[in-house]
Formats: sequence, structure tokens, C-alpha cells
Amino acid sequence: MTDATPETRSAELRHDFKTAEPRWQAEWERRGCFTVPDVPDGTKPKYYVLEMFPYPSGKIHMGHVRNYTLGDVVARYKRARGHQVMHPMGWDAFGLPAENAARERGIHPGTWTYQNIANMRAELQRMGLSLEWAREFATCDPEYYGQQQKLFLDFYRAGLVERKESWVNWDPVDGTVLANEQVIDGRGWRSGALVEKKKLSQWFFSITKYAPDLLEALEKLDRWPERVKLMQANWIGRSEGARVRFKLAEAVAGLEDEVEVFTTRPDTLYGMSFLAVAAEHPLAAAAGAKDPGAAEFIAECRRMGTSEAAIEQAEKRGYDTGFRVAHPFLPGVTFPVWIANFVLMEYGTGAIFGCPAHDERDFEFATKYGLAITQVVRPPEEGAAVTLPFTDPGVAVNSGPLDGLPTAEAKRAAIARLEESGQGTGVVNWRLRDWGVSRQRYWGCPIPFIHCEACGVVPVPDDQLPVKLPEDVDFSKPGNPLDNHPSWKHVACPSCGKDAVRETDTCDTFVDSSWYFARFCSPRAALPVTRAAVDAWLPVDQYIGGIEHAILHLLYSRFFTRGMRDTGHLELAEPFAGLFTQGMVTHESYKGADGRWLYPEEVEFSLAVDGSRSATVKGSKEPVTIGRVEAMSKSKRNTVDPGAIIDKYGADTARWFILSDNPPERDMEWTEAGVAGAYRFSQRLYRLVAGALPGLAPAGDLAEGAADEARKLRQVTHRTIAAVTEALESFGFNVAVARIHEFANAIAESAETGPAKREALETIARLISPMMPHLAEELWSLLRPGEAKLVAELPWPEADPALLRAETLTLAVQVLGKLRGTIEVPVDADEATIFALAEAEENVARSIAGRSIRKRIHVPGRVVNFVV
RNA sequence: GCGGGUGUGGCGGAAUGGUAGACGCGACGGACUCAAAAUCCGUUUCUGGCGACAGAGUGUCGGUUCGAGUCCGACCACCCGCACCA
Repeated sequence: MTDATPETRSAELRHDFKTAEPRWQAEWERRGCFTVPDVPDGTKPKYYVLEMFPYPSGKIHMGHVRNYTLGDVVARYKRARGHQVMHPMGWDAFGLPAENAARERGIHPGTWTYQNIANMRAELQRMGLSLEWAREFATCDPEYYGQQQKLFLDFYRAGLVERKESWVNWDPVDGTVLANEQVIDGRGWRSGALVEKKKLSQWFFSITKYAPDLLEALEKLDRWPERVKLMQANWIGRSEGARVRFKLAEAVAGLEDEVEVFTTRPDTLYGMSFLAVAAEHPLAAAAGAKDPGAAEFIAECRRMGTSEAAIEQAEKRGYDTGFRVAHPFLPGVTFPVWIANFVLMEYGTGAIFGCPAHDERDFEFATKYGLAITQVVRPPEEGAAVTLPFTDPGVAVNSGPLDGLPTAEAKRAAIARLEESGQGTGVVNWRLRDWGVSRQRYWGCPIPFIHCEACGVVPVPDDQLPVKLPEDVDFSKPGNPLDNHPSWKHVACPSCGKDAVRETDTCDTFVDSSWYFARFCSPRAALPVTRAAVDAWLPVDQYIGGIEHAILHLLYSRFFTRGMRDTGHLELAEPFAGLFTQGMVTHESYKGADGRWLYPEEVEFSLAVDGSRSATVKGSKEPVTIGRVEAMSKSKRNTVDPGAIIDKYGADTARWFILSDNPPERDMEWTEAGVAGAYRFSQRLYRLVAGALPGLAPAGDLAEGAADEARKLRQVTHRTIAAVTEALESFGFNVAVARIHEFANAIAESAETGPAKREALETIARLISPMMPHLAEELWSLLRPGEAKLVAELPWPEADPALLRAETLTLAVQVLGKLRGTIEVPVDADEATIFALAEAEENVARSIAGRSIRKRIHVPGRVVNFVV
């Protein structure tokens, strides 16, 4: 060692992550470090860590790396804290991209999907995640979706599934239903054809039955981010009001003689000046049937499509149908019925009464079409000036019997009058609508029903499950391949035995992800779940994923869990006790002179004297514009391939950088300099340990009353344990990283060479283990060669309370709240001594000089302040 | 428009009402080297001063307090979500 040159020495003290990382991954696997039983034995508390499972696109991206690193830190930490940790992984494997691949490249969706899964599994395994791969499944496995079909039928029998008509975006060229995001500027994204609204019979989950519970239970989710709960509450959208029935002034052929309206302001009924219905409303259809102008207006509204309405910034437009309705309180008074483009068929009853004086939209509409504007609410302060529309609560005026009542009371009184006369009722309205799950696609879970001319809709008997997708499918024809298949859908009716056809719709892929967390508890069971397993493991203690799933996925999962409870599959309502939503991974973007986006690896940088950075294209030296830092995306080409990073720096470095950059709930910026810094630190730790090995004291003889230097180092060691533990408990991973940096600095600076040094080094190896698990094992094996247990099998280090206490304290001394100096005092010093020491401090004395102290303040352990 | 969040050095950020800027990145200076890489040491909020030190400073304005990045009020900016929800 002594005659080694610096070069060879530093070469020796280099952590070879390329061989070490796969070696430790294999060792964890061999020892089954992350394996847990379906039904735990109860000797340890259980902890279920889950990250949102990925769609198998073929490659992992930095968002996955961040998500799974965060989850892995929690899993490894909780394991060390003595929990039995379940940490599974699977694949959200159904969906459109597989069908697109089939159309574009002639590869079967299943083949494509399973190839992608194999690639992504290998990439995830390189990250050194403490996952239990034995629980892996893909939602496109018949063993999984067959059980999903069973759940579907159970829900059906429990009255949680309904078949009803609903409007869809229909692409007439492709002959298919489009999702809202597949409609671009009113045209199909693939065919470019004008999209039509069409009514189809579809399958629905009755999520609205649980709306009150889904809303109220949010309050009890105390480990969910407030904003996610708020977004869900808004989505569920409870509002109190009244349904009011307006009698048509004259009968309309084929229609009831009333129009029902939902309002939150029944107190403004006396200010009504018109009634408006949505273009899809039956009354609008009746008007269209007799009036070509109305028909034309309805067609125009329909062309606007669902997604475009927002873009259009919709000018309010309407058409007078010529129908009139009677006012519920004013005999003989009638108002015109309009079709209006701002009335939504999906909300409330698809009809409103217009009170222009007290509603922004109605005001705009009435102004445009010259309709009456009658004020019926005045501000609470008598005589205050009003500008209409006045939408705040106030006091009713011009409202007959309601006059003088404050808005809240006026509402109650109006509802009472409506109920008395049978013209309306007080109701609670919900924005949440039933969940339409029908998709006219091949690559999804077949909905297990059979249509029989004689028996109607018949569920597939349990013993005929799973209804498997046919392998031989033709994607060359437009429309649903299942529907086009020559034989698949033709079956005998299970009830009467006559010729019948299968349902050819498949499930929305959100269904697949609404119960996978339950399936993980017993992934090979012959039932959807086994009670003992879900009873033991659920709820998920910590769920981690992107904020983009704040509403739909999480709400559907909450619904599904309730449905499974009510069909006897499990015993709880809330699947995720703790939720953490991570920020995005962002990166600078680069644009070439020709306006083309460039990948980071195509660009090189130089630094001007003034510190400004400029960029050129590698090789050609063409100038490059450095663009905004934004979310990594393929279109902006500002992506970094995790595989390439792991090749260059190793998984530990990638994990460490991701954790160190900033708090995990915020967006992080991926920078080459940042990763390089993390890499340097990993090597520094290795040198710190490997360099100390020669002559390092053996373990186990931490003598009491050791030398000063040893005690100082031990205090740092134990304070670091406490600080890192606290940081990990609160998702403060960047702070944990900072504390470990400080610890490494302290070890390097310490003159200690005895057992306290060994203790410090062993501690740092164990503290990094949730974040850099491979390096932790490597350091541990250097420090304890031949040790039976891996770091992954060790308990978390305990801080010794005796070492957390200090003998002396540093107190800040302020004069009039301004810092003038610091003093060192023994922890047990009394106040008088402290004040004396503080006043004697040189700089403090100078500030006080010539003035008298009026007040002395002492906050123990913190500060002394003199008021002069 | 409504709702929510965030504003701290060149950058990411730290800070139970008690020494603002921990830790890292970047930058600058130095050591080692024939040289570079790697590594190590130092400096790095701004202004004044050789220095000890003094003054200012956490988006803006005001308030509470012995003491405010932190609490309260008003405002500004940016980000996110929902958006004709009757």
C-alpha cells in the first residue's frame, strides 16, 4: 500500500458500480430479502408500499425512476424499522397504443405488450428496487382480467352496473367511438373526419350511488394531500337547490306537459324572464321537428363537440322555440323557452330558468336577446347601490311573499312553497356522473355479457369465465375488431340455448387499475382476492404517484373498493391510507437554428467570461437556443434516458441525485452537473470507508468515557441518525441527503481513529441504504467481511439519547433583536450566569455601552435578548 | 372567473416565532501534476471597510412581538386544477 503511486491508489479506491450493482441485486434475490407471504404471520406490523404501476410503453422514463425511487426508499426504510413490507410491481397493460402498434406494424397487441414488459422489467431491475417480483402480473393476463369479469358480474348482481344510452364522440370514417382527448378541433385524431355526437347503449358503473360517501370520507383521509382531496370534492360537486317543474303553456305532441329545471337559487324565481334548454333536450328536439331554424341551430351546437366548447370561449347564443311555460307562483304569467348553447344536457336536468338580474350568464344572454331583467335581490345593507348582475346573497325584493327574507331563508321559503303546490322539491344535485366503461376496442377486458333476442342481456355464467380475447384478429378493417371477428361473438345463450351474440365492448382501462392493489395481496388466487390476504394487507399504507391521477384513477379505485366491500370481497372502503404525489422531472429544452428540437446529448455548452452559458450543436458548431426548463417530453426532445444514466453512473447515483435535488412533491430539474455531483459523492463515500480500513479498530469495544475526539464524533453520528430518521419519516429526502453529506464531512475532518470511527463509518453505510442500497452493501461488506447479514436485513440504527444531549450550548445574544454575538454555556448553567456571560461578550458589551438594560430575555437553548 | 399552491444568493434549496442562506450545484482562487483528469484546501447574499466590524436583506406595503422567512391583513407575480355546474 505504501509504495503505491497516487494513481494506482486512487484506482484501487474506486467503487466499481458496474460489477457491484448486479452482484448485490442477485444476492438480494437469492436470499429472498423482499419476499412476504400472502397472509403475514403477524409477528411484525405490516406495511404496504405501492407506486402507481406503469403502462408498458417499452422504456422507462425519468418520471418512473423518480416514482419508484421514492417508493423504494420508503419500502427499505420501513423494512429496516421492523415492518413486514409488501412492495409489488405489475403492468397496466391494456390500452390503445398496443392496437396502434398492431395497425402500424402488423404486430399482435399481446406480442407487442409482453415484449415491452420484458424490456421494462429488465430496466427496473437494474435500478435495484426492493420489489417482490413473484407478485408481478399484467392486467392483460387472462388470469387477471378473468377475475375482473367476475367482479363485473358481482357488481352487476349488486345493482352497481347499469346499461343505458349515452352520447359519445363518433368517428364516422373509422366507425369507432373516440375518447374526448382523441377529438382534436372537432375531428377524429386519426381519420380527420368531423366527429359526430351519437347515442349508444353503453355499460355504466353506478359510482353516483356512492357520491355522498365518496365526498364525506375524504375528510378522514388525513394522509392525503389537501389539494387532491379538494380536486375530488370539486369533481364530485355537491350542490343544494331545488328541482322546479314548469308547465308548458300548450301541449307539445309526444312530450310530457312539463319541463324540469334544477336551480340553486329558487329564491330568484320571481326574477325569471326565460327558460332555456340544452340542444340535446327533448323539448329542443320537438322544436327542431317543426321549425327548420331550430333544427339548424341544434345541428350547429352539436358540431361544436364536447372538447371544443372550451376553446371556442363560447359566445352565448340561443334560439327562441316559440314554446312558453307558466310561472309556478304567478298565475297566468308565461315565459319563452329558448334553446341555449351554454346549457349542458349532462348537468342537472339539461334545462334552466333564466334570472338575468342575478346570474352572469343569464345576464349576458338576456342583454343579447333583449329579454327582461328584473331585480329581485338587493344587497344586505339597505339602500346600497347595485350593479346588475348581482350574484351575492342579499335580501329578496319584488318577490311577493318572499320579500324581506335574506337569501338563505328565501331559498327555504321558495322550496316550501314549491313542495306545497307540488311544483318542485328541494334536492341535492351532484356533478359526478356514472362511469361509462364501454370501449369499442379490442385490447381491453371483454365485458362478460351475452345478448339474446329472447332473454335480453344475460351475464356469462361464472364457470364460463374468463371470456378470453380471440388471438386471431384483423386490424385492417375500420371499427371494433371484436365485432368484426367472424366467429368469436357467436355463442349459445346461457339461458335458453338459442343463438346469441357476445357483448363486444371492452372495459375502460381505468377499471383494470381500480383493483390491482387488492390483487397484489394474492396475485395467483382463483378468486379476485382471498379474504385473509386483503384483510391482512389492505389498505395500502403508502401510495405514490403523479398528481395527474388525482381525480379519476383515485376516485375510481375508491369506488371499486366500496363495490368490492358491498359484494363481500373485502372489508374496507378506502384503499389508500397514505398518498404522496410527486412532482414531474423537467429539463432544459434546446432548439437548433432551423427550429428543430435537439436532444441534450446533441448539444455542447460553453461559458462566457460574464458567466453566461451558450450552446452549440456537437460537431457542426451551429448555434443552439437554450429554451425553457419544462416537463420532459418526446416532442420537445428534452428527455434523458435512464438506461444511459445507469450505464454511465450506476443506479445508486441516479437514485441519490433524484432524492437530493429538491423536495419530492415539487418538480425537479434533471441536470448533468447534478448527477455528476451525486456520482462524486458516492465515490467519496467509498474512499472514506476503503481508505480508513487499514488499521481500523474492530467492532464492539466502544469504551465509555472515551477521549474527547471520540465522543465528539459519536455525538455527530447519533445526531445524524436522529436527523436522517426524522427526515425520512416526513418525506424530506433532500434534507436526509444533506445531513448525510454533513456527516461525511464530519467523519473526514475528525481526527478520531478508534472504535468511534468504525461506528461512524458503519452508521453512514446503513443510513444511505434506503437511497443507495448497492453502495451500502458494498461498504458494509468492506467493514464487516464475512458478516452473515446484509444491510437489507439489518434493523435501522438507533440513536443513543445520551449522545444527543450536549454538554455546552451555543446561545445567540441579541441586543434589541439584533445579533451581536454568541456565547458558549454549560447546558446546566443558570440564568444569572448566562446573562452575565452574555453581557460580558465583547461585541455585546460594546453595543450596550452607555445604555441601561430594561429587560433581559432568555429562551433556554436558543437566545438571549437585551432590551435597552 | 372560481379554487389551491408557491415566492429566500448565480441555481436547487435549508431553517419547532429565536445566529437567515444548512447541504449540494455552479463560479473563483490555491495545492498536487510535465500537463490534464481525478482528488484535496479555501472564498462565494449585497454595500462600506485592510480589518475588527457596521448597514441592508427572505415578492411589495402595513401590523402583532423583546424578536417575523415563519403569525395576521392588504396587494403583486408566477404555477397548477376546474371552468358557461344553473
